Amino acid sequence: MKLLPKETANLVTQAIKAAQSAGDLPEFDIPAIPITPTKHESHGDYACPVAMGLAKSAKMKPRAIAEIIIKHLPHADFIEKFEIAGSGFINFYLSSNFLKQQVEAIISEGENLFTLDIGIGKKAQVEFVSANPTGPIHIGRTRGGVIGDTMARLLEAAGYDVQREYYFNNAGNQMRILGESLKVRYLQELGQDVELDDNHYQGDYLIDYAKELVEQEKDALVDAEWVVFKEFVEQKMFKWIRKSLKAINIEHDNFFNEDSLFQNGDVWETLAELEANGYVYEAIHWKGITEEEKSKSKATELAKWFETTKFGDEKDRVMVKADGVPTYTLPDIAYHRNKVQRGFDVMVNVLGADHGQQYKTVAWGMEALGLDPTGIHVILNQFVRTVITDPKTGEKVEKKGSTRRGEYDTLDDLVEWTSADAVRYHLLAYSPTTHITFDVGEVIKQNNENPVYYIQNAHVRCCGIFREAAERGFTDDGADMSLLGEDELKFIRKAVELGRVIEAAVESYEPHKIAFYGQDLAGVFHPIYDKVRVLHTEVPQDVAKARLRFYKAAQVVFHRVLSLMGMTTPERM
RNA sequence: GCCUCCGUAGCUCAGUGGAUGAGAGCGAAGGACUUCUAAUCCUUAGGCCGUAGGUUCGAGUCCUACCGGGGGCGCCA
Repeated sequence: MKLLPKETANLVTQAIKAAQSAGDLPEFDIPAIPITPTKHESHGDYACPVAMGLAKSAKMKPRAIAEIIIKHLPHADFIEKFEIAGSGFINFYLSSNFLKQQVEAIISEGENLFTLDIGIGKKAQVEFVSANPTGPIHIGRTRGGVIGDTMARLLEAAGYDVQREYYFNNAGNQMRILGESLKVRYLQELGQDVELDDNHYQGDYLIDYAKELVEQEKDALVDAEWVVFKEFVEQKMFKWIRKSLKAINIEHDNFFNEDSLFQNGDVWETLAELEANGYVYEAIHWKGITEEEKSKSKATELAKWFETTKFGDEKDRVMVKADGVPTYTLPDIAYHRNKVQRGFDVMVNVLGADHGQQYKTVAWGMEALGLDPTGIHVILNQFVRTVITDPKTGEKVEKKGSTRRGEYDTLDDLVEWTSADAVRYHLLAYSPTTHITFDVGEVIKQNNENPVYYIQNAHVRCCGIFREAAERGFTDDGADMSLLGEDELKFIRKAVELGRVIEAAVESYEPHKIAFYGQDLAGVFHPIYDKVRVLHTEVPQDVAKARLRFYKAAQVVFHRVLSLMGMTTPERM
């Protein structure tokens, strides 16, 4: 289906070119043509303010330019009329016939409605969640998960071949601590008098795993190294994380093990390349350190530094610690090097706000390696603040780090208390840059106060009509779309915006746009549903057939939108 | 102190440099079910878009400064 704003912009471009070659407009470089949906019906469907922008370079009045443009506008089947308004806007009105034809077009595209061609033949990758496998998935990570998965769905809709990847941080210090923590729990299960220290993971889930281990191995592991426990708990975590994510309809195609970068030597190759390119030096302190900082520093041995100050960083960053173990930055750079080498056209990286500095360092790493980082796009999503409204005072009480008390803090809990759809919707419906306040009380509401069900209910209502029609043996055979009225056209106008929404969401890496579109679309639908009845005695048969066909198209649109959000499409509430 | 994100209705949030009516949901006040299920619809009230300057035909949107809040500034990940 057509992307109407883009098509309209093309018309204007053609008109300007024609006007120039006819000598009606002076020569100038034609800018990108802005086309905006209008806010008021009296301004038509789309508005083009380009004449105002051209006033200077053409040395003419905006309205005069607009006059000339519309004189040269080529004919298009989707435009019924256009006119000049205000200080020089060109307003376009969509053709009713065209809109009516879209009903069939929508139905025939079905589940692929508005699949675009901008990504055809291109590979995209979305890396998201990538939480350390050291505990359950937390609500903050879930936000990244929902954003990432929805982004992947939108990229697919844009035509890309998409891979969803999870960077599994199964190397490094934290995993060792996790293994050690499990060992302590294991020994405790065997009755030994040992305690966790403050650095250890305190979560109860380790007690359960320890019990399992005792059952399986008895006391055979008493003298085993932490690695043995790490391997065991890692497998458990892997399964747990996948299960938690699957509950909200998120499945990764690939789990990339950080471990593998050490095993295949990529980490050291990366370091060697950075060294060869002259970005690494060995020193106790970084080059630009002040005497004051040096006196505070405890470092006494040589480490390897990545000279990020060459890229404008405030200080250099350690790549390899004095003990010979890399910081996590080096494998992270190696990972992205690997990613780029895998040949993706687009790589989206969904990260929490706490990784703001880290991704800069990685980007500099790509530059230092001489790799092209232009395909990499980072979505930095801000934190989620969880609150719960006190029913007595109405005050919002902040919930902080109460994993141990365990209410709503993990993804598993959230899903249990609400629903997968509610979790997905509520974490998607914010711009990634917004610091959201997540009111648990609002999300768990299963009633009409919860906007989650507003969109789904539109789909349900369509299904209800078809159910009833089927019972009565009524079909849309031979439906005549010319019988549709203004109300139905209003909905179709909104429906054909979907393509532009997908395009905008993909281009700006803002998947929340689809959630707001869904709300808008349902907001147009419901009043129409109330007015435009199908199976009523006073509705003539031929009109009823046309309307039934119309609701078929509406169902297709809602199905598509809900699928893009990773939500279910219920047929009954 | 530096970097970064955010200040829009009572609350939670949208808002491509465009039209002298800045939107949605929730909350508040009032109304509509003998109907294809009302998880719906229709009214009403509610705003110096943090503050002050600047850029231009035009600013909630871009720039600067300030104020307020989140996050980051480890030889942790």
